[in-house]
Amino acid sequence: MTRPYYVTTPIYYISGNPHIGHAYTTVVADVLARSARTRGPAFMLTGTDEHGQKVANAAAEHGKTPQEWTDELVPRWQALFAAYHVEYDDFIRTTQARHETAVQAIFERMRQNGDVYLGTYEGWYCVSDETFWLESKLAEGRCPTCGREVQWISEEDWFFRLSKYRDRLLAHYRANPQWVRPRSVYNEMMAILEEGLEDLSISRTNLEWGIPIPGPSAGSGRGVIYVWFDALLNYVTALGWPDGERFRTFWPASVQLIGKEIARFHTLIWPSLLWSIGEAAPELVFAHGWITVEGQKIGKSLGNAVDPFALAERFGADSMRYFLLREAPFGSDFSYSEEKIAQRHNNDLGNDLGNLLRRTLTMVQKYHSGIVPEPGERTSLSMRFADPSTHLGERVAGLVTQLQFREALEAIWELVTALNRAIDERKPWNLHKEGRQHELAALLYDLCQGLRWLAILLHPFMPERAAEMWRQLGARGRIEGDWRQSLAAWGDDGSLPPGTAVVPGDALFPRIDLVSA
RNA sequence: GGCUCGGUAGCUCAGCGGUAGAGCGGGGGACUCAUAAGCCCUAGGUCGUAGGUUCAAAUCCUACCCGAGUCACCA
Repeated sequence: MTRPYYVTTPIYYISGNPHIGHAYTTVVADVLARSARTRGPAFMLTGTDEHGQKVANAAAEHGKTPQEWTDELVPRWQALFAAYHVEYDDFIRTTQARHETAVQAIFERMRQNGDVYLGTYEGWYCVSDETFWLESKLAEGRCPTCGREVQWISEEDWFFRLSKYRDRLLAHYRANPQWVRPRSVYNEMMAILEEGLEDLSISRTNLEWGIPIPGPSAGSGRGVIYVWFDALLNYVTALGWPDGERFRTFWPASVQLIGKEIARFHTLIWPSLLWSIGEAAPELVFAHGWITVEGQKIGKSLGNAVDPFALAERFGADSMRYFLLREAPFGSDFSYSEEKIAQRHNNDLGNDLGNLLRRTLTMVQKYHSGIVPEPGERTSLSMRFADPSTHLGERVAGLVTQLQFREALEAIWELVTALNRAIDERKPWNLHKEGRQHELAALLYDLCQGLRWLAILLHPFMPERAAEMWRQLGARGRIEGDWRQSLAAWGDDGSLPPGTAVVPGDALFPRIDLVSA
């Protein structure tokens, strides 16, 4: 029994429509969760971050209230995740009562333990950009980005005593050098820590769209809770903090996925907030890279944003999932293009995998009446991947746990290649002509079982296509059953016994021709 | 400017003290069960530049060049 596994995505800030980057992070979380579910209890959380100035502005531009606006957008995000075959366990919205109530309770608790206090926030403020600037950042006394005059603002706000946690953070970082990955982000955060931390203002008096400051605070200290304070807490409010059963089961999180641009919030502020309410920091925060288009960051302003629904429609959701996880080492930026997606789809999925399934099933039909034969002697082919010391299932599970998706898929492809190679070396068409039925049957059995393994191994990555493989093989039972158990023996779990009738179907990954498409 | 991470075959990258590797692309070959797929053979690259340490350096040190990121209470 493994420890319950909890994986989160950032909650997405819905000032507009989702793009491929949002699908990316969420798919990664889904792969982790699906893989973990084969080993024990697992929980995947995603959701939307709906408060703050930008949402209020965007809603106003569309002539709607913020609530109307977010209610309209949230289904698009949920539709995106569905389109990418993501099965989350919960979807939290920061406008939900369960979240707002818990955030207020946390705020109140911190006010009582002294970590939240009323202070004065002062600084140079650019009204146009709605941004505070440090004196040192000003350009000749004017806003460095828009060049307009700035004004000195002074307001009473609630502050979180972040500075108090600096030493504990330093100690935590030193004791757990792997808790923030990749290493470059860890280093950045250590550098910030060594410079020191200032307390954080966590309320906004000039904004209405947010969670109200709780308590009898008429006069000073009114307003709403700063959106980041609110947003970070979703990871525990969704589980029913402080005493929900899910919270007790799944916290602390196993992996929290973030984009590297929000690392500061998740690796400095977030653990401090947790410690303030007596909870543990997450085990791992992993900051991944950007998806770029020929090196250019994706953004609406650059005009290179691509509709993620269109991509899933065109290439298939599972092919997109494969591409996103296979193309680059997880963590680093990677460049995306339709040519690259098509290449992965055609070469890896169509030629190597899809064609392997088809040629195998065709031979089972032609040479064995479409019936899975009896196994022969345990061959080196079948045993090679089941050997306990190099067990492919264990290797893949280990790599996925380490978020090395590309390496995991490469390992799986060793089996794809081995099966293709076995066909070419053993030449079943010759065995058939020469009437060597036993050899032929043994080979066909190994191929079918190898494909069954592939379906199981690939299921977390490509759930729908893997299920289709499973179906065409005629396999019984649930493909998403316990991974380790399914793979423990080469074909001994009964899901594909000799005598099974295979069910060849359409090509798994039909070739996509970009030019004439 | 400070700091961080990179600069290895056309492309994407692995290697991180001991005679330069993988995948893709490109070139050649034998086959036919298959989505003109698969299989086999083939790449000879000053490992950013210049020094240094070492019996020995992509692999350690120094300087420099180039690229990216970060040093902001937008999320």
